[in-house]
Amino acid sequence: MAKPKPTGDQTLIKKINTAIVLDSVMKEGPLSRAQISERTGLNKATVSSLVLDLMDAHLVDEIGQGVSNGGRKPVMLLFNAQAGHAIGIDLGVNYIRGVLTDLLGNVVEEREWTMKRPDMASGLKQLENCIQKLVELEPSSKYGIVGIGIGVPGIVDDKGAILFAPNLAWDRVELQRLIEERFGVPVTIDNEANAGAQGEQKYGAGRGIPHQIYVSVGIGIGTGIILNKDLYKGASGFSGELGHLSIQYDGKPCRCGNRGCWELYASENALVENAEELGLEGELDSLIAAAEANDSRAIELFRSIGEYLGVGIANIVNVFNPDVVIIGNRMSRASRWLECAVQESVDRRTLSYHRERMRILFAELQDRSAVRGAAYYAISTFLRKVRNVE
Amino acid sequence: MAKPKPTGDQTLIKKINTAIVLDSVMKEGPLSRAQISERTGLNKATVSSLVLDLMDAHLVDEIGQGVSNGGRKPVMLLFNAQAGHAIGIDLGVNYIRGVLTDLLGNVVEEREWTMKRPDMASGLKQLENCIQKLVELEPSSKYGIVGIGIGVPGIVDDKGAILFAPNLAWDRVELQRLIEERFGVPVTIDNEANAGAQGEQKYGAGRGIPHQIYVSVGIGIGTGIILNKDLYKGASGFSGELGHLSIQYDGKPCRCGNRGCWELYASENALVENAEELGLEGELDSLIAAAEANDSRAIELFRSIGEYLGVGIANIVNVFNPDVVIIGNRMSRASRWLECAVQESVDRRTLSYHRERMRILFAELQDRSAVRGAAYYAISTFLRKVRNVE
DNA sequence: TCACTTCGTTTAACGACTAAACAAACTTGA
DNA sequence: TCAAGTTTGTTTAGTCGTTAAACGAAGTGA
Repeated sequence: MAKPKPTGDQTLIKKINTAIVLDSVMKEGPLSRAQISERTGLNKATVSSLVLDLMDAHLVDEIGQGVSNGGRKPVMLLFNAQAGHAIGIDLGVNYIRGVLTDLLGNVVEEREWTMKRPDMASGLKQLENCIQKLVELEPSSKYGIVGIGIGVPGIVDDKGAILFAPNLAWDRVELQRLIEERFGVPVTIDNEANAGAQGEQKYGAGRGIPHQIYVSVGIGIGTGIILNKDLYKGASGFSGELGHLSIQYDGKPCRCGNRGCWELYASENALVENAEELGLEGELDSLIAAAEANDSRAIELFRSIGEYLGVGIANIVNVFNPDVVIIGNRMSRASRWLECAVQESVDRRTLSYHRERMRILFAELQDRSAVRGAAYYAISTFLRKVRNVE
Repeated sequence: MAKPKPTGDQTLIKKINTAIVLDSVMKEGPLSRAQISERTGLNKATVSSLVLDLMDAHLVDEIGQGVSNGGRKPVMLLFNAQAGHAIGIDLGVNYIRGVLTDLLGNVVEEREWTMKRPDMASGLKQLENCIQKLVELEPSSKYGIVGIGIGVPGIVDDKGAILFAPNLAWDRVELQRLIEERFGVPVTIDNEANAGAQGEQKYGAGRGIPHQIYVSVGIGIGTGIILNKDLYKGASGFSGELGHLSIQYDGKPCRCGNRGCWELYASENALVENAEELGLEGELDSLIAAAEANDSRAIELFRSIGEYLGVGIANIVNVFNPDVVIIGNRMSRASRWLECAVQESVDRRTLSYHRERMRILFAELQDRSAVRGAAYYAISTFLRKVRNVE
């Protein structure tokens, strides 16, 4: 690697245009060559040539004739979503959820397992078994399993090793390398919140929205930051520790070293603690049930958590000026009881300029944001490779 | 504009390569064609051809022969920094500072005026006069004044209009349009903190550092966020209102609607207020003088402000995981009295992963960060245009 | 049936890049 | 001083990807 070569050459332009053509077929369903040419601005001849390459790579198929617009019938082209499959895994603290998707991210198979034993050795073994199950479920296809994406509850470095996972007790595991060696396909590891953000950005509430902050409210609070449709990672690859944004400089001490961290006030943990102080059953689902049954203490409790959620979200809004903030993970189940309080709290605390455009949403994919996002990592890695090599 | 045309074509590659060549000449001083070819990986023939175009555009000059490396002497090429000049303006609350720079951003002339009357009509008139002065100072050159950049103390929209400038009382001024019409060159308006961030990124403490947060601590606190070497602007173009990050959710109410905003605790205003409560003279410079004279009350005051500065910076670090945080604007004059307290406070409050790489710096350009950055806006707009059209 | 569309391929040409050859200019050592 | 070897930058020939235009195939509609 004597030469990093950040050069601009000519095959680059073919890559760019191939990507443009593929994208338009993927996003706008069946299209004819003529339509692609018109939409992209590329010449008909160019489109024909690029489509030929894509058909050779089995990424695009002719699916027959379309209806005539007063002339020769067009030949419709469709993205071959079944040319391969991706595996997405959401590695939870006490569960493993997995999906098998096609290349468009549509779920083909879905499974969930409870994590039997939390220690690293058996956890890792179980994870491999789960992935193996999904691999066996794959209908045969041109490319087979194109990759595996895994969302984990902790901090991950740029080599796909888990650096720190407080609730999982898996320290310093080179997860990417291990899984890659075991299955022989590209593996991407990222933190659960980033995966969730990707999931919502591609398949959920944030589709097509450029600036979006995904707030994963579970036991703690994690966040995935999407700017200009791209996941933002900081200098060292671990940004977005918004759960440790301090909302009270002299507040409760947090194990992270800071004081008054947001997640101490607005996470599921905080909810449960407060509930127990009130003598309520300390379980998210039972609290939701209580609220449904009109228990005013439970309702008030959610209000208060919503209020604190809003405090942090207001900070996020002032910092990032995003298009949307998406609240996801377990706590989003209580959206009905949180929504108003969050919105009011944010409204009270943000500059009107920001407020005008910004919207607060709850995750559309519910507890599937992270698995879907994880699968997307695998898909996008594969497509990037196919486009650039072939 | 029926066609947005996000296409990938062939002239694009020439643009890319021209930019590569120009950049290497700009950054690595005098270079021969052969050297450029070697460094960029472009073919010698390609370099020759691109250099010819750049010489036609007067952006690059041959400055004579270099020393031989055992063969024919190379012809050295130099970026023609004097082909044009840029004007940068820092529009303060009670001053106007202006610079005239060459195309490398070197200051050729510098002037400062006090703002005579704060109202909009006379302020605008004075601003125009100041710019006119700088225009007249320009040594004649091929392109003349290539553009004007202005940093303003307020929120600016994407059309260069001042939306809100609490300390200036210039509401809803279409500054860009006005100045463009008056001087007939491209004008860029941005907020003072963004301009300062650019200045430090290009010419100051942040040179070449990808992820950098510039914290402008003056009367209030503003911030400029540079991610991947690019200024980040949010969905509506005004992000970075980190001054209104709440560090105490039930703290003092702020005029922005939020409570406990950072700038209420860590700005020059906060300093002055606290000083007055202590019976000290409420002026930044006199407080610095007092500290120099070993006045323990003043020293303790700076410590306390530094501590609060650190609280906000810790939040920033947890959110963005930047390479550096740069403290700029007026308060950076007191760096000696702030440094330790800030660093300690940040150390106590950030995750060790973040802390490892991150450094806290004070603005190298001191109170010139914003003017220099403003001039850079003009330069970069010009170069972008020249590269893409010619 | 005829005039007119529309689709997708073929053809010819262009523009940008590269490798290789080359001439000019220079160094070095005998 | 001269021959051999280097280095620089241009010239030449060729490649690759794109485009405009022409064209044949396939349809519509009156």
